[in-house]
Amino acid sequence: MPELPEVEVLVRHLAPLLKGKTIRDVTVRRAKILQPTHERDFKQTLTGATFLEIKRRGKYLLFTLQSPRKRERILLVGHLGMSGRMYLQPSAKPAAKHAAVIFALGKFSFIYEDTRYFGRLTLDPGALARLGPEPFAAEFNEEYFSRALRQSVQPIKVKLLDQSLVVGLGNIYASEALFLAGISPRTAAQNLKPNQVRRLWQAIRAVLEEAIRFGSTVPLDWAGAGTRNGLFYYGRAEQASGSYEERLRVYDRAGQACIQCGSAIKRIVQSARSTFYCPGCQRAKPSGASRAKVLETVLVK
DNA sequence: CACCATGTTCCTTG
DNA sequence: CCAAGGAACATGGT
Repeated sequence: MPELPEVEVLVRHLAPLLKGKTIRDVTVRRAKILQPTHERDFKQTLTGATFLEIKRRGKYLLFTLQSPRKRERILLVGHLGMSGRMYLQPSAKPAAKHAAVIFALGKFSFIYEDTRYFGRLTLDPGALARLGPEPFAAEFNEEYFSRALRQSVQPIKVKLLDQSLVVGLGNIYASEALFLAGISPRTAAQNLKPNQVRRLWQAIRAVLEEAIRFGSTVPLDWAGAGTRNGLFYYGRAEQASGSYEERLRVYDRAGQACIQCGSAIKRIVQSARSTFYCPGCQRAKPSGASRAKVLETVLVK
Protein backbone atom coordinates (compact mmCIF):
# COMPACT_ATOMS: atom_id res chain seq x y z
CA MET A 1 0.00 0.00 0.00
CA PRO A 2 2.64 2.48 -0.91
CA GLU A 3 2.90 6.09 -2.13
CA LEU A 4 3.42 8.88 0.32
CA PRO A 5 -0.15 9.53 1.52
CA GLU A 6 -0.76 5.91 2.49
CA VAL A 7 2.54 5.73 4.34
CA GLU A 8 1.87 9.04 6.09
CA VAL A 9 -1.53 7.91 7.30
CA LEU A 10 -0.09 4.57 8.39
CA VAL A 11 2.66 6.27 10.38
CA ARG A 12 0.13 8.47 12.17
CA HIS A 13 -1.89 5.38 12.95
CA LEU A 14 1.04 3.34 14.27
CA ALA A 15 2.88 5.99 16.26
CA PRO A 16 0.61 6.11 19.32
CA LEU A 17 0.18 2.34 19.30
CA LEU A 18 3.89 1.56 19.27
CA LYS A 19 5.50 4.33 21.31
CA GLY A 20 6.79 2.98 24.58
CA LYS A 21 6.18 -0.65 23.66
CA THR A 22 9.03 -3.12 24.07
CA ILE A 23 9.75 -5.94 21.67
CA ARG A 24 9.75 -9.16 23.65
CA ASP A 25 10.34 -11.49 20.76
CA VAL A 26 11.04 -11.37 17.04
CA THR A 27 9.85 -14.00 14.58
CA VAL A 28 11.21 -13.87 11.04
CA ARG A 29 9.29 -15.92 8.51
CA ARG A 30 10.88 -14.44 5.37
CA ALA A 31 14.48 -13.42 5.85
CA LYS A 32 14.57 -11.98 2.35
CA ILE A 33 12.64 -8.97 3.60
CA LEU A 34 15.52 -8.03 5.96
CA GLN A 35 18.21 -7.72 3.29
CA PRO A 36 21.00 -6.84 3.60
CA THR A 37 20.60 -7.34 7.35
CA HIS A 38 21.03 -10.92 8.53
CA GLU A 39 18.31 -12.57 10.52
CA ARG A 40 20.61 -13.17 13.45
CA ASP A 41 21.64 -9.51 13.78
CA PHE A 42 18.08 -8.40 13.27
CA LYS A 43 16.75 -10.49 16.14
CA GLN A 44 19.67 -9.77 18.42
CA THR A 45 19.46 -6.02 17.93
CA LEU A 46 15.71 -5.66 18.24
CA THR A 47 14.80 -8.12 20.97
CA GLY A 48 14.29 -6.09 24.13
CA ALA A 49 14.31 -2.75 22.33
CA THR A 50 11.66 -0.10 22.95
CA PHE A 51 9.92 2.03 20.31
CA LEU A 52 10.63 5.71 20.82
CA GLU A 53 9.53 7.42 17.61
CA ILE A 54 7.94 6.58 14.25
CA LYS A 55 8.43 8.87 11.26
CA ARG A 56 8.14 8.87 7.48
CA ARG A 57 10.71 9.73 4.82
CA GLY A 58 9.33 9.47 1.31
CA LYS A 59 7.63 6.09 1.17
CA TYR A 60 9.85 4.72 3.95
CA LEU A 61 8.84 4.24 7.58
CA LEU A 62 11.51 5.07 10.13
CA PHE A 63 11.29 3.47 13.56
CA THR A 64 13.64 4.73 16.24
CA LEU A 65 14.14 2.36 19.14
CA GLN A 66 16.07 2.40 22.37
CA SER A 67 18.51 -0.43 22.81
CA PRO A 68 18.02 -2.39 26.05
CA ARG A 69 21.66 -2.62 27.06
CA LYS A 70 23.57 0.18 25.46
CA ARG A 71 22.48 3.79 25.27
CA GLU A 72 22.55 3.53 21.51
CA ARG A 73 19.49 4.14 19.48
CA ILE A 74 18.43 1.79 16.74
CA LEU A 75 17.02 2.80 13.36
CA LEU A 76 14.65 0.31 11.80
CA VAL A 77 13.78 1.12 8.19
CA GLY A 78 10.59 -0.12 6.57
CA HIS A 79 9.25 0.01 3.02
CA LEU A 80 5.97 -1.56 1.95
CA GLY A 81 6.93 -2.34 -1.63
CA MET A 82 3.81 -3.12 -3.64
CA SER A 83 1.81 -5.14 -1.18
CA GLY A 84 3.21 -4.54 2.31
CA ARG A 85 1.10 -3.83 5.37
CA MET A 86 1.79 -3.14 9.01
CA TYR A 87 -0.65 -3.52 11.83
CA LEU A 88 -1.14 -4.75 15.38
CA GLN A 89 -3.30 -7.69 16.32
CA PRO A 90 -3.92 -9.74 19.46
CA SER A 91 -0.96 -12.05 20.04
CA ALA A 92 -3.23 -15.04 20.40
CA LYS A 93 -4.47 -14.70 16.84
CA PRO A 94 -2.44 -16.72 14.31
CA ALA A 95 -0.42 -14.57 11.93
CA ALA A 96 -1.50 -14.21 8.31
CA LYS A 97 -0.17 -16.48 5.59
CA HIS A 98 2.25 -13.86 4.27
CA ALA A 99 3.29 -12.35 7.59
CA ALA A 100 7.04 -11.89 7.07
CA VAL A 101 8.05 -10.51 10.45
CA ILE A 102 6.22 -10.64 13.79
CA PHE A 103 7.21 -8.55 16.81
CA ALA A 104 5.68 -9.81 20.04
CA LEU A 105 4.87 -6.82 22.24
CA GLY A 106 2.92 -8.63 24.96
CA LYS A 107 -0.82 -8.56 24.60
CA PHE A 108 -0.45 -7.47 20.96
CA SER A 109 1.87 -8.33 18.14
CA PHE A 110 3.14 -5.91 15.52
CA ILE A 111 2.95 -7.59 12.11
CA TYR A 112 4.73 -6.84 8.87
CA GLU A 113 2.84 -8.66 6.13
CA ASP A 114 3.72 -8.63 2.44
CA THR A 115 2.17 -10.92 -0.15
CA ARG A 116 4.68 -10.22 -2.87
CA TYR A 117 7.67 -9.70 -0.59
CA PHE A 118 8.96 -6.66 -2.50
CA GLY A 119 9.16 -4.59 0.68
CA ARG A 120 11.84 -4.21 3.34
CA LEU A 121 12.22 -4.17 7.08
CA THR A 122 15.88 -3.68 7.72
CA LEU A 123 18.58 -2.14 9.85
CA ASP A 124 20.35 -0.85 6.73
CA PRO A 125 19.60 2.85 6.05
CA GLY A 126 21.43 2.84 2.71
CA ALA A 127 18.41 3.50 0.53
CA LEU A 128 17.63 6.75 2.34
CA ALA A 129 20.75 8.42 1.00
CA ARG A 130 19.40 8.32 -2.55
CA LEU A 131 16.20 10.19 -1.78
CA GLY A 132 15.36 13.66 -3.01
CA PRO A 133 13.50 16.36 -1.04
CA GLU A 134 10.17 15.91 0.69
CA PRO A 135 7.37 17.48 -1.37
CA PHE A 136 6.26 19.68 1.54
CA ALA A 137 9.75 20.80 2.55
CA ALA A 138 11.18 24.22 1.77
CA GLU A 139 13.95 22.64 -0.34
CA PHE A 140 11.34 21.50 -2.79
CA ASN A 141 10.66 24.92 -4.27
CA GLU A 142 9.87 25.95 -7.83
CA GLU A 143 13.44 26.96 -8.50
CA TYR A 144 14.78 23.55 -7.52
CA PHE A 145 12.03 21.72 -9.40
CA SER A 146 12.46 23.72 -12.56
CA ARG A 147 16.22 23.28 -12.60
CA ALA A 148 15.97 19.55 -12.08
CA LEU A 149 13.42 19.12 -14.86
CA ARG A 150 15.55 21.08 -17.28
CA GLN A 151 18.20 18.36 -17.09
CA SER A 152 15.98 15.50 -18.19
CA VAL A 153 14.67 14.40 -21.55
CA GLN A 154 12.45 11.73 -20.02
CA PRO A 155 8.67 12.00 -20.33
CA ILE A 156 7.45 13.98 -17.32
CA LYS A 157 5.33 11.11 -16.03
CA VAL A 158 8.36 8.85 -15.89
CA LYS A 159 10.46 11.57 -14.28
CA LEU A 160 7.93 12.08 -11.50
CA LEU A 161 8.47 8.49 -10.38
CA ASP A 162 12.17 9.22 -9.83
CA GLN A 163 12.53 9.41 -6.04
CA SER A 164 15.75 11.42 -6.32
CA LEU A 165 13.80 14.29 -7.90
CA VAL A 166 11.15 14.46 -5.20
CA VAL A 167 9.92 11.66 -2.94
CA GLY A 168 6.44 10.33 -2.53
CA LEU A 169 4.81 10.09 -5.92
CA GLY A 170 4.04 6.64 -7.29
CA ASN A 171 2.22 5.43 -10.34
CA ILE A 172 -1.19 6.60 -9.16
CA TYR A 173 -0.44 10.09 -7.89
CA ALA A 174 1.94 10.86 -10.77
CA SER A 175 -0.97 10.49 -13.20
CA GLU A 176 -3.27 12.40 -10.87
CA ALA A 177 -0.85 15.32 -10.48
CA LEU A 178 -0.40 15.66 -14.24
CA PHE A 179 -4.15 15.72 -14.74
CA LEU A 180 -4.56 18.47 -12.16
CA ALA A 181 -1.82 20.46 -13.84
CA GLY A 182 -3.26 19.89 -17.32
CA ILE A 183 0.00 18.51 -18.70
CA SER A 184 0.50 15.63 -21.13
CA PRO A 185 2.38 12.73 -19.51
CA ARG A 186 4.46 12.41 -22.70
CA THR A 187 5.99 15.88 -22.55
CA ALA A 188 9.76 15.73 -22.12
CA ALA A 189 10.59 17.11 -18.67
CA GLN A 190 12.91 19.72 -20.11
CA ASN A 191 10.23 21.05 -22.46
CA LEU A 192 7.79 22.15 -19.78
CA LYS A 193 7.03 25.87 -19.88
CA PRO A 194 7.58 27.89 -16.70
CA ASN A 195 3.86 28.17 -16.02
CA GLN A 196 3.49 24.41 -16.46
CA VAL A 197 6.30 23.79 -14.01
CA ARG A 198 4.58 26.03 -11.50
CA ARG A 199 1.23 24.32 -11.96
CA LEU A 200 2.79 20.90 -11.66
CA TRP A 201 4.65 21.92 -8.53
CA GLN A 202 1.37 23.05 -7.01
CA ALA A 203 -0.51 20.01 -8.26
CA ILE A 204 1.97 17.55 -6.70
CA ARG A 205 1.50 19.06 -3.29
CA ALA A 206 -2.24 19.41 -3.79
CA VAL A 207 -2.86 15.77 -4.73
CA LEU A 208 -0.72 14.42 -1.94
CA GLU A 209 -2.26 16.74 0.61
CA GLU A 210 -5.75 15.93 -0.53
CA ALA A 211 -5.07 12.20 -0.29
CA ILE A 212 -3.62 12.46 3.22
CA ARG A 213 -6.66 14.42 4.31
CA PHE A 214 -8.96 11.83 2.77
CA GLY A 215 -7.07 8.91 4.32
CA SER A 216 -7.17 10.57 7.71
CA THR A 217 -10.94 10.82 7.74
CA VAL A 218 -11.88 7.44 6.29
CA PRO A 219 -12.22 4.43 8.59
CA LEU A 220 -9.51 1.99 7.55
CA ASP A 221 -9.32 -1.71 8.20
CA TRP A 222 -5.58 -2.17 8.59
CA ALA A 223 -5.48 -5.88 9.35
CA GLY A 224 -8.51 -7.17 7.48
CA ALA A 225 -8.40 -9.52 4.53
CA GLY A 226 -9.08 -8.67 0.91
CA THR A 227 -7.78 -6.04 -1.43
CA ARG A 228 -8.65 -2.96 0.62
CA ASN A 229 -7.39 -2.38 4.17
CA GLY A 230 -5.71 0.96 4.31
CA LEU A 231 -5.70 1.12 0.53
CA PHE A 232 -7.65 4.29 0.49
CA TYR A 233 -6.47 5.35 -2.93
CA TYR A 234 -8.84 2.88 -4.49
CA GLY A 235 -11.66 5.29 -5.05
CA ARG A 236 -13.81 2.77 -6.81
CA ALA A 237 -13.36 0.13 -4.16
CA GLU A 238 -14.43 2.66 -1.56
CA GLN A 239 -17.41 3.65 -3.57
CA ALA A 240 -18.42 0.04 -3.97
CA SER A 241 -18.34 -0.23 -0.21
CA GLY A 242 -20.92 2.50 0.05
CA SER A 243 -20.32 5.96 1.31
CA TYR A 244 -17.19 7.40 -0.28
CA GLU A 245 -16.99 9.51 -3.35
CA GLU A 246 -14.66 8.62 -6.12
CA ARG A 247 -11.38 10.31 -5.53
CA LEU A 248 -9.10 9.39 -8.37
CA ARG A 249 -9.74 11.51 -11.41
CA VAL A 250 -7.89 9.56 -14.09
CA TYR A 251 -6.06 6.59 -12.59
CA ASP A 252 -7.60 3.27 -13.63
CA ARG A 253 -10.42 5.02 -15.45
CA ALA A 254 -9.59 4.20 -19.07
CA GLY A 255 -12.64 4.64 -21.27
CA GLN A 256 -14.58 6.64 -18.71
CA ALA A 257 -15.62 10.24 -19.26
CA CYS A 258 -13.27 12.94 -17.98
CA ILE A 259 -14.84 14.77 -15.04
CA GLN A 260 -13.69 18.05 -16.53
CA CYS A 261 -14.30 17.83 -20.30
CA GLY A 262 -16.06 14.53 -20.94
CA SER A 263 -13.40 13.04 -23.22
CA ALA A 264 -12.64 9.35 -22.77
CA ILE A 265 -9.70 8.79 -20.41
CA LYS A 266 -6.80 7.02 -22.09
CA ARG A 267 -4.34 4.43 -20.87
CA ILE A 268 -0.84 4.31 -22.33
CA VAL A 269 2.31 2.47 -21.29
CA GLN A 270 5.48 4.35 -20.34
CA SER A 271 8.54 2.58 -18.97
CA ALA A 272 6.46 -0.59 -18.78
CA ARG A 273 3.89 1.02 -16.47
CA SER A 274 0.37 2.27 -17.06
CA THR A 275 -0.28 5.99 -17.36
CA PHE A 276 -3.80 7.41 -17.41
CA TYR A 277 -4.65 10.83 -18.75
CA CYS A 278 -7.34 12.91 -20.40
CA PRO A 279 -6.53 13.62 -24.06
CA GLY A 280 -8.74 16.70 -23.91
CA CYS A 281 -7.36 18.37 -20.79
CA GLN A 282 -3.75 17.22 -21.13
CA ARG A 283 -2.65 18.12 -24.63
CA ALA A 284 0.92 18.16 -25.86
CA LYS A 285 0.23 21.56 -27.37
CA PRO A 286 -2.13 23.33 -24.97
CA SER A 287 -4.58 25.48 -26.87
CA GLY A 288 -7.89 25.92 -25.13
CA ALA A 289 -8.61 27.74 -21.89
CA SER A 290 -10.47 25.03 -19.98
CA ARG A 291 -7.53 23.67 -18.14
CA ALA A 292 -6.46 23.47 -14.50
CA LYS A 293 -10.00 24.23 -13.41
CA VAL A 294 -9.95 21.32 -11.04
CA LEU A 295 -6.55 22.37 -9.75
CA GLU A 296 -8.03 25.71 -8.78
CA THR A 297 -10.77 24.06 -6.77
CA VAL A 298 -8.32 21.75 -5.04
CA LEU A 299 -6.02 24.62 -4.17
CA VAL A 300 -8.85 26.58 -2.64
CA LYS A 301 -9.83 23.84 -0.17
C1' DC B 1 -3.72 -19.48 -20.00
C1' DA B 2 -2.87 -14.35 -20.50
C1' DC B 3 -2.32 -10.01 -18.60
C1' DC B 4 -2.28 -6.77 -14.90
C1' DA B 5 -0.91 -4.85 -10.19
C1' DT B 6 0.47 0.97 -5.21
C1' DG B 7 8.00 -0.13 -6.14
C1' DT B 8 12.89 -0.39 -6.28
C1' DT B 9 17.24 -2.34 -7.73
C1' DC B 10 20.32 -4.28 -10.86
C1' DC B 11 22.13 -5.04 -15.44
C1' DT B 12 22.82 -3.61 -20.06
C1' DT B 13 23.25 -0.35 -23.63
C1' DG B 14 24.52 3.92 -25.66
C1' DC C 1 30.90 8.22 -15.16
C1' DC C 2 25.99 9.11 -16.56
C1' DA C 3 21.17 8.60 -18.48
C1' DA C 4 17.74 5.65 -19.99
C1' DG C 5 15.32 1.25 -20.73
C1' DG C 6 14.04 -3.13 -19.37
C1' DA C 7 14.13 -7.36 -16.61
C1' DA C 8 13.77 -9.24 -12.18
C1' DC C 9 11.80 -9.90 -7.76
C1' DA C 10 6.85 -13.12 -6.03
C1' DT C 11 2.08 -13.68 -5.53
C1' DG C 12 -2.57 -13.10 -6.55
C1' DG C 13 -6.77 -11.14 -8.98
C1' DT C 14 -9.55 -10.94 -13.10
